[in-house]
Amino acid sequence: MGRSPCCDKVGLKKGTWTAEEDQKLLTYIERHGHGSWRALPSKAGLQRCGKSCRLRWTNYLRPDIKRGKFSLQEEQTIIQLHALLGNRWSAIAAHLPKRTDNEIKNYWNTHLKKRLTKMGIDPATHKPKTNAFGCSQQKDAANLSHMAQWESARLEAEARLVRESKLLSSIPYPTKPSFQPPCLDILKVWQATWTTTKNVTSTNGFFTSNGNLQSPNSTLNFSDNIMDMEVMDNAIQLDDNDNIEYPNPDDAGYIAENSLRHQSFMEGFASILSDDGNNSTSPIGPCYNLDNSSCGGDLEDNRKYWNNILDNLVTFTSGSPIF
DNA sequence: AATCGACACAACCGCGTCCAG
DNA sequence: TCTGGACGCGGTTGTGTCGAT
Repeated sequence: MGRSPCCDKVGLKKGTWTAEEDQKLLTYIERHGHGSWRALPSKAGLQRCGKSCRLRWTNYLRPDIKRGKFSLQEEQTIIQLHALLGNRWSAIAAHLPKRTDNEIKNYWNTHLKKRLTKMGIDPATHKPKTNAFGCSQQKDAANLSHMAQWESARLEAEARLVRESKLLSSIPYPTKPSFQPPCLDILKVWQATWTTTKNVTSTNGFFTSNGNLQSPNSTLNFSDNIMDMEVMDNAIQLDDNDNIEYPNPDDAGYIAENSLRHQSFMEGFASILSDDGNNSTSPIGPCYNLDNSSCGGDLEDNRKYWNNILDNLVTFTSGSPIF
């Protein structure tokens, strides 16, 4: 489309960055923020195109990057997310703090893909290559498929919210606050609920941009295959202090039918799994810490309660029973 | 010690999207 | 509404490293 590739300009350096170039870029951004990437190289005294500078910063020099070996937990997360999201590396990276999309993509291509292949799993579909599914695998695949729909919708919503908060992006790096959009983190819910060894309590991810649960009057407009996110009569209500009042477990079906498309429901759903032990509005009690120490409530009751709701959610979203 | 091939990862390229003018 | 600049994303390539011969 007639775009002039910035790196074709004569005199601009390409290839591996030197330590001196790194230092120049780092120093400039620490002092001034990156501002316009296109304008940065000349200001910072670099013979590079802006794109090369941006890549070097985001993939290597940024101080909030964790480098080195991926942990087992990270590997599992990548595999699960890849099953959900495919090659959407930036979306996957959003779930792995301090890891870049490029690093994850490389790790997938050089390690995980091969490992899955060796195990007889098609890395593209995450299905066994040879024989047909067993029953439980079929369930998992169905779950993943549905969760993928939810995750896609959530990503759309997050992307929109990020766009709306673009103002923040021009703030120079040292003073930039960490912005997190409202998170309907299906993956964490899915992991926490289906995990068989332990009821995982997440330490972050379930909050809105202002740190509070969203008002039930808000609307999310997801597109295409996800139905219009019109606010419905909620099964989950807010009390006088805007705390969520959790419903009777017997009402799971009703909840699923009436509230699954509601943001505050999903956030409430998520928040109970990440409860810090002080949520007096939970009917069962809060969840468990990562070390499995109790914060109150009963593990099995909790799991049954939310599994029941999830069963109904999945059944409802698919239009046909799965379990 | 030299060469070669496999591997890992950094960096580049081209396209799509967003948005200001 | 249209246009072009800026940026982000995912695929691909380039380059350095390491082990085998």
